[in-house]
Amino acid sequence: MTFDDSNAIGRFIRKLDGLAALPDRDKAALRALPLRLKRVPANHMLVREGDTVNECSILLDGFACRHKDTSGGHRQIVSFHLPGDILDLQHLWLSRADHNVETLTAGRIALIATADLRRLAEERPAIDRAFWRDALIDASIFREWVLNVGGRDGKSRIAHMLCEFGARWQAAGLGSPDRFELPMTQQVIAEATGMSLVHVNRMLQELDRSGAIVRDKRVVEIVDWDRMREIADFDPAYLHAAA
Amino acid sequence: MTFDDSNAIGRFIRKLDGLAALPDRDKAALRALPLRLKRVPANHMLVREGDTVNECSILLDGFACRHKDTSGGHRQIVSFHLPGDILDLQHLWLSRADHNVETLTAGRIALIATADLRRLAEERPAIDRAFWRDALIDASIFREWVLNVGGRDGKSRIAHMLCEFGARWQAAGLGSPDRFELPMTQQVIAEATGMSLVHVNRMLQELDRSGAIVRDKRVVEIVDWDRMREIADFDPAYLHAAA
DNA sequence: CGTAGGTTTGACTGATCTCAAGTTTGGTGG
DNA sequence: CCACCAAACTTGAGATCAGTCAAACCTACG
Repeated sequence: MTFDDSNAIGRFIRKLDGLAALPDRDKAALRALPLRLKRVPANHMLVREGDTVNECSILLDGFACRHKDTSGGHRQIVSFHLPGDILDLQHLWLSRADHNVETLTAGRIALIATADLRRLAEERPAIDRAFWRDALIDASIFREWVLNVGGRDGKSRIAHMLCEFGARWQAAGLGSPDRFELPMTQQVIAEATGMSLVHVNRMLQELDRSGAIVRDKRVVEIVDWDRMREIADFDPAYLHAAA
Repeated sequence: MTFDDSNAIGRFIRKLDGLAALPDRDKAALRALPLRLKRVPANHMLVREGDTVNECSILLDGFACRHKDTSGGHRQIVSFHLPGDILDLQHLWLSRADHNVETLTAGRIALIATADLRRLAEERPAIDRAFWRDALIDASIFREWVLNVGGRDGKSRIAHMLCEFGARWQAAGLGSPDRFELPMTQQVIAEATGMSLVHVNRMLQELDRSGAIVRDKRVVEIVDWDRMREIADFDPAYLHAAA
């Protein structure tokens, strides 16, 4: 496993710092954590529902999602993740995985023993606070997704997903929220919004035709945020300014 | 505010104890917490989206839910709560409410300052652990709800909701999971499952006719758990044996 | 330049919604 | 104890959003 990891977890630390203003010694302690670095290919399962997990994964590069499946074969994505995100903080205190974690693209992850993270949080209040905030914001996003799939129509659902992605794209330091590349197929969008692939395709075209977005391959440009916010019923408050 | 509160928070402490095996001195510390007790009527808003909240509410008696609304007027319930549940642990670290908390029935709640809870968690590892587990299980339930509203058909959705309610009814010490009274109208079930009232009514009748459940007013008896589990695609693992 | 994966289109189907009208239930005052 | 009222529940019929099936079309890449 050789690649440039001189500052591999920099984005992660920046994110925690944004959540709870870490003192320099806390950042140093994070950098000093023993971690296993891994390159992972696209569409690679990192955690499987039912696994016993004693490490948390941090996404250094690339994109990932978490999903659950019904016995009938419907796959529901419950969250997307961008570089810097902790993929499974829940394993800090719950060792049995209740859902799957999978990469969307090739990337790099860092694995840290939950015992190490717990000790760190115990000793360093700012880190504890950052972990708490991260977990609670995670939950807030799930609530918004329940509303999204339960209460919005197809066009609105997809628009909402795009707005969230743009907002988090920016929060993760990847660039402007107005223009980003979706690291996923339309099938994946369908799995995240609880819609069929065909309908996703048609609703994307409608958003395009309505002038709210312009698509070029998988690059999405939100050309009219006001209209987009209205179509999507998007209010970023649920991201608590830090997701 | 006068009512028998000699052991009002007993159920809450029992729940935390189940999550993290509290030493007696931790239980005593919980009992010693300064708290505001309140009687609340049915359909009473405890927290409104956007509020700044510096207390956490514990549901002592009665039932409650949390919900969000779209600008189009669709109300989506994102969770139900039974006696002993913390209604808004997220306010421990996020003071801005991102959703509403409302009672379903008349009941009693205890309000505890988040500062007090944070101090307690800092000093007492078992309590910290219990809070963490509670928050993480809360999130796990949200994920299952995303799957439920995003990936299951009407009949299955309602069946799943009933299975979860039965399981938590038992976990809360209210009785057998086979027979319970739903403290809500069919309209409320519709808001939780993202369905129309009319369709909820029809799907309940189908569950009844199929022999999985028997209804009498709002009392539901699950007479065939095997069939119900199959219809609902219900696997209680996501409750982490403690919700 | 062939192939596989991804996207787009068309036609048909169906689950679920909406609207609207009953019917039953539970609570309240006489 | 009964009459009444509002809320909750049930039923029917028609409309529609979204799903399924099937085929065609891109486009990246070996």
